[in-house]
Parts: sequence; C-alpha cells; structure tokens
Amino acid sequence: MGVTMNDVARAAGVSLKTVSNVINDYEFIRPATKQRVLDAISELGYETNLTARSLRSGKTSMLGLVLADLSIPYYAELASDIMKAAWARGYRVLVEQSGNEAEHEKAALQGQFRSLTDGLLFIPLALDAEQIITAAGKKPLVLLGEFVQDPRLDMVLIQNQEAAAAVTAHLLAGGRRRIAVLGAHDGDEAGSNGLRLRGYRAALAAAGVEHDPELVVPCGWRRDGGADATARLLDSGVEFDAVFGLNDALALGALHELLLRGRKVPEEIAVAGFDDLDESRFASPSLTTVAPGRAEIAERAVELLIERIESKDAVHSVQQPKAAFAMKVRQSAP
Amino acid sequence: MGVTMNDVARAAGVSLKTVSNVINDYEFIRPATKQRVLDAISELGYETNLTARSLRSGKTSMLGLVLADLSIPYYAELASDIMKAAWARGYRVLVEQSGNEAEHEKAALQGQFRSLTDGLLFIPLALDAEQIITAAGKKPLVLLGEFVQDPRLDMVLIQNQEAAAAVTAHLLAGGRRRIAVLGAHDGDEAGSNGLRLRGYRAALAAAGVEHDPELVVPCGWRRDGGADATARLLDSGVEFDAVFGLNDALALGALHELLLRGRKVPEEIAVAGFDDLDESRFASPSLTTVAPGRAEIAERAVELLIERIESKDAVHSVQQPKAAFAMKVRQSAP
DNA sequence: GGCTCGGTATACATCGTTGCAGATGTGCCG
DNA sequence: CGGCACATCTGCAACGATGTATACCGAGCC
Repeated sequence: MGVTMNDVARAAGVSLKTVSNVINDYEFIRPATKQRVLDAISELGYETNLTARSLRSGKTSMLGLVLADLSIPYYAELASDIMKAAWARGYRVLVEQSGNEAEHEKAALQGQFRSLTDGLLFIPLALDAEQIITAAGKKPLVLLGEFVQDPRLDMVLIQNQEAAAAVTAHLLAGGRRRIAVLGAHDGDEAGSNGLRLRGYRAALAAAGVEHDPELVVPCGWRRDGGADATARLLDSGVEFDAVFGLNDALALGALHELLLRGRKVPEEIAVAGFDDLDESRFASPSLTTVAPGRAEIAERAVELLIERIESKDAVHSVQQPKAAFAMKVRQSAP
Repeated sequence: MGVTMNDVARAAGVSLKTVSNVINDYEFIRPATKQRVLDAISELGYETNLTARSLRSGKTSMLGLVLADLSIPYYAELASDIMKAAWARGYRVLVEQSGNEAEHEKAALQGQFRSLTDGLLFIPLALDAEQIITAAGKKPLVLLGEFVQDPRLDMVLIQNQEAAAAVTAHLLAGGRRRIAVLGAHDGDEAGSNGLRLRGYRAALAAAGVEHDPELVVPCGWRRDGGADATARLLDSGVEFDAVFGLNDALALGALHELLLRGRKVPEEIAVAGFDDLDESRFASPSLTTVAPGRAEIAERAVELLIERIESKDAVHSVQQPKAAFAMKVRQSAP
C-alpha cells in the first residue's frame, strides 16, 4: 500500500524528479526514458498522491459549493450541473450544506475546510453582502442565486425580476386578474423572492391591474410551505384565480393543496412556478413555469470562478453575467 | 495570506510543536500557555492547513460517495442524509457522479481521486461484484443500493424483495388483480429491480394470482421512462388495473401519463411506487409507496464505513445490515 | 579539437503539519 | 537535600510531491 514516486524512480532506474517530470508532461524527456517510467508506474500501480501535490503546489483543484440542502430539487439539479462543468475543467466539487443557517454559511466561508478548496461557489441565504465580504476574505468567490446583490462581488445573475414579470404577464394574458403570490412578504425588495415579487408587481402595473397585498403570502421554501400557504389562503376567503409560486416547489405544493380541496386547475385556478424542475414537467397537470437557465448558470459560475482562481493576482473588474430565461407554458396555466 | 503554525508559535513565544499540541487537544498543557497560543491564533487568524495535516497523518477525513447523478431525487435525498451523517462524525463527503457508466464507476474506485478520500460509499449500477472487488483493492468500501450482492463486500441492504412484496400485497388487498410493473425485464433476478420484481411475483403467488409476463415493462429509471412505458402499455391494449413503479420516479411518470390520457387514478387504475421521495407526498393524487428507510441507510452506511476506516487493520467479518422499510399508503392506491 | 548550446536528467530544499524521542522543570517523598 | 515521577514543553525527522538550480551529454560550429 502506498507506492511513491521514489519507488517508481528506483524501479525505472531514474531520479525521483524525472518521474515527476513524466507525470507532469515535461517536454524534454527522451521517449525511451519516458516509456521506462510509464512501465514502472503501471507495473507498480503507482498513483499520484494528490494530498502531497496540493501541499507542495498550493492548489487543491477543488471547488466548494455551499447551498442549503441537496434534498431541495433545485439545488440538487444545479449541483449536478455544476459538478459536470467543474469536472470538465479538471476540478472537483466539495458540497457543503448550510441548512440555510447563518452560522453554517459563515463557517463554510471562513472555516477550516476552506483550505481544502481553491475557491467557493456560494448560494447565500442567511448572510448579507457585508457579512459575506468580511467572512470570505480574499478567497476566490462567486455567488449564485442573487439573494445578495452587491457591486463588489462576482456573481451569476438570474433575471429574477424579468422572468417573474414574464410569468405574471402570461397569467394576465390568460385572463387572470387575482393572482396570489407564494413565498414573499409584501414588503420584500431584496433577495430573489423580493426581486421576483417586484417583477410580479411590475407586470401587474404594466397591465393596469391593481395590486392587492392580501394576495401576497409569505411561507417557507419547500413544498409543504406552498401547501400550507395555499390552505391558509383558501381558508381566509380571499378570492383568487391564479397562484404564482415564487419557486416550483411552492407551486407544486399549492397545486397539491388545490387539487386536494377539489379546485380545478387550471379551469378554476391557474398555477405557475419558477425554476423549471424536472419534476414540474411530470406533475399532473404539468406545471407552467419559467426556466432560469440552470445549465448556463452552472457553466458560467464555474468558468468565472476558475478564471478568478487561475489569474489570482491579476487586476480584474467585478463580473455579473446574466443567464437567459425561458417560459415553459404547460397545462397548469395554458 | 497563509499564517502557519510557525508564525503562531513565534507570536505566542512557544515552540511550533506546542501550537500543534494545543490544536490537537494534547492533555498536558498549562492553561496559561494554552491561552497564549489560542490568543495568538485568533489574533493572527491562523487556520489549520488540512492538506498538510492530511499528508502527514495519512487521513483526509473525507468520504467519497459515488452515485449516478444528483439530479435524480432519490440520490439527492440520500446524499443529503449521508452528508449530514458524515458531518456529524467529523467527515466530509466528496460526491462523484458516475452517470451510470462503467468507466466512470471504475475511475471512481481506482482513479486518482481515491487518494483524496479515506473510504468510499458506492452505489454501483454498471459494475458487478467481481469488477468492484478487483478495482477497489483494499480501500475501505461500503456498498449501497443492493444492485450488487456479494458475501465478500460490506453493504447496507434495502429489503427490496420484502418491501416490493408489501406494496404488491397492498394492491392485491385493494382488489387489483392485473398489476403492471415498470422498470424491469421479466427475467431479471439481480439488482434492486430484479429483487423488487421477485417480491412482486412472490406476493402474487402468495395470493394465488397468476403472473402475466406481459405486465412487466422494462424502461429507464427516470420519470420519462415511466411515462413512456405507461404509454406503450396503454397502446398495446393489455388490460391492467394497477401500476407498480419499481421506483417513485417511474410511478410518478406513469401517474402523469395515465392522467394525461384521462384515466382515473385510483378509481380505474391504482399506482404505487418505491422510495418515498419527498415529491411523492405532494403528487396529485399523492403516491402510495414504500419508504426503504433512507435515513437509516445513510446512517448505517456512514457508520460502517467509518468503522472500517478507523480500525483498518483489525480483522473483521463482512457486515450487511438491513434497513427497515415502511409502507406509505396514500391517495393513488388507498 | 575545443567550445557553445540546447536537450535531458538530477540534487536539494521546501510546502505545513504531526509522531517520536527527548529535554526541561516542578513537586513530593524519603 | 537528592532522587524520582510526572507534567510540560521542545527539536527533529518525516509525509510525498514540485520548483529551482545545476550537472551532464552529445551535436554543431568555428
């Protein structure tokens, strides 16, 4: 157990450094020498010790990914895309679940384990920009999710406001006038939910439809939150002819509750979401939603982070690319 | 950037080794000394370099988790549980997506990246036991998912057969006699799908219901596979009054397709699955399924793997604990 | 033939930590 | 008061790789 370069060197009759050179594709090695080393490597079953390499070179070739919880489908799908993008560029991803708690997020930014990664992809939920900047120090960092916005931070943006406006406009075009919104407080301005809410209000205003604060229902971020909120809404007696879940999980929870209570979707009440989960396509009825460009987000975020890592000292201006979104009109709101 | 133990030592006026001792909670240190060191640490913002520690100690405190793809909800939920269990024991998890390809699985078992982890949790899909044993070598390894069964390998078992029999029995108890099965070939004996199929047949036999091979429909493992298979089944004209998806994704795909075609669930056709995804609870109608004991599986697998890692040389017999399962009766098959 | 030059291989120090083997100091016992 | 045990602290050598500097070698040039 544990063949080292030294063993290989001895077996091949060369110096340790030559083995290193072969492994790192150094240009000037005689083919015969190279072959001898390669033979020795495969004969002994040598494998590079990445830990040692990291210590010496100062790079781990790992990216940290901090998100709330993998059991939330949107994060799982995003994580999957991010891992593929990173892998394609020779990096691995170390996922850290923050459980949406400030303490865990902070720990991820500045804790011990930071030293295992070359940079961080971070989906902040509990910390604000100031806290993030303080905690992160100089480590390469790219934010995702737009919960936090700040001109000093690199991030990949979702067009929250525009996309939410598009969903709302679609519902309005379908003749809906009393569109309930799940997942935000009426006053929210910040965070992705705030931005999405703003998009909703903008679309209403553009269509000349009055905004009723009673239709904005705060709730958790998961399916049960959407279901509960819908139940409360139905019980409250407030009239509505559509539900816009600020994410698909909420919309699916709402859909479930509406059908449970015998409401007809979409005839009576239309339902729309935001995220375009794989699951949403297969809901019954299938869910109208907007795709925020997940694959593009993953790709861009990884690319940007790696750029920051590999040109660490270079001067650079903050980048905040926006991903393209796309409406997905399905049965729940045709 | 890069405060080392040496810097701390100098600042605290002690030797480097004493700093190390403080950090590792060595017993015999005068409180005053300890405090001085701790002060220096926080003043300088020192952080342990885990890479160096790993190199020196030979432990990385990371577990590898090899699975097909995080975008598959069952794996995402399992991964989430595994990470929490590992974290609670001081380990992190490095996820590797195999995409269900033999080559990737093999690479995960014996590739470079192996040296970054102390042991591997592996959900095999493409490799068989022999290949796994050959590729894995002596590295601590615990299998999950029961796609492979072998008395030489540690693994945490799902009661595939028993649980599938329970689902089938439940459908039979509801008066169903023509139960279609999605996700296996009629001949399958191995793998979780084979075992689940065997449970299905056993339950039919126990109830004295004849088995019709035409009701067994092979298909992919995701929602679209279930939908396609259901479409084919409907088109073929084969009669059936229930569908048993060998996992929830398939069942949900089937549910979607049935409703799309105007079939009433459960009145006309009952639907049941296997996995108890979070999503299944919120489907409409909610999905009857069986929970394989995901949290317990995660817990036990992590525990077993860590035991193997930490008592590496000790003689031990192969362990194959079984997780308890639980029926979840919901609307789709009351 | 001696000298330069570029290709090829090597030696040595080094990354930041921990294991091991001691060195020092303190208190207590006889 | 010497000796001994024990608490406390220190120094050195490693872990396995890579960077830098340099040694060697044959070919080409004058």
